[in-house]
Amino acid sequence: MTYDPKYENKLRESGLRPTKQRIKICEVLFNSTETFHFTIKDLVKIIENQANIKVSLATVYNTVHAFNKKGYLKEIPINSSQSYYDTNISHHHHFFDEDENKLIDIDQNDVDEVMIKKTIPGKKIKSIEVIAKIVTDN
Amino acid sequence: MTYDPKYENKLRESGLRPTKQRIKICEVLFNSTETFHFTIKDLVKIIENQANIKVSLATVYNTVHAFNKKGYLKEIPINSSQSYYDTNISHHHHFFDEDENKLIDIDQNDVDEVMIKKTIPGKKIKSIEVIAKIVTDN
DNA sequence: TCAACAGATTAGAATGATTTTAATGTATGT
DNA sequence: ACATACATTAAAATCATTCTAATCTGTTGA
Ligand SMILES: [Mn+2]
Ligand SMILES: [Mn+2]
Ligand SMILES: [Zn+2]
Ligand SMILES: [Zn+2]
Repeated sequence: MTYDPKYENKLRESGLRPTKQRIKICEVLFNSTETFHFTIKDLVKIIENQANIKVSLATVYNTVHAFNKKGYLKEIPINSSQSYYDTNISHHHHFFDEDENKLIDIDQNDVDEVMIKKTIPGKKIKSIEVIAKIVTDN
Repeated sequence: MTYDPKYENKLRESGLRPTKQRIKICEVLFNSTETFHFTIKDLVKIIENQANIKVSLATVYNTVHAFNKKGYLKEIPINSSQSYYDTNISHHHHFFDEDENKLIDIDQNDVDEVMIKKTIPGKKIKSIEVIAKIVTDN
């Protein structure tokens, strides 16, 4: 079976074989010119709405985790009962709207680069995330 | 019944009556000169080790949530199966050691103040958190 | 002082996201 | 086409957190 090589590559590089379920997930995640933020529940809902095929929760979790590990998706650190993921893997930061429970991108240019003077012996920095919580102003 | 007024005040200001369970929680959280990071499970374990009294999980959750809401504790945003809290409520940031699953304080002086140029109409910034994930360097 | 009651405690049940299981199905190299 | 490693799935398990509802206690005002 042969699939859109763009998706097949992403899957193989993530250590996964291309299957129709995974290709469907790729179509939802990587088709659009717009990036977006989502939870697993969001993603399942989108797939259900578009799809002629059914994808089990387990497969959605497995695939998202593999993409996150490979770096094709980013998990955004918020305290929430669910994990939030981002299809925008460029270096950028976030507002988290606590009224709407929604992430909003902050372009890298809109935040001065975060410089941390402290270091921990034997450890290296893997990522730096800035989360600014926002609420209705009144 | 009368209790250490330091703890009684914190409790009343958080909208809670002083009870022996809650005072015990206060002793663990606020007695030490050192601040620390903890999960609910950590806190329950510390209480069990020190205490002559038993405190139910429900009471621990309720009390921690009230202190967090009032600002006597801070919840630290990490993606983890459990919530992390901080008894250090001064403005500061964190390393998260992914090998040890441990938070490490970064003094405010060790990070340039984060300035965000972007604004969202009708919304105000409630907090800004910087999380730097660290891993063993080799 | 003390009864009345609002609020607190608790064990255990419920919830809900995530992970695991194990039976069945499929992609891939030969 | 075959063998095999990997994938899919429904359902169960896990586990942090929240809820419930029965019982208890701090507080207050008569
Ligand atoms: Mn995860
Ligand atoms: Mn919480
Ligand atoms: Zn984003
Ligand atoms: Zn801290």
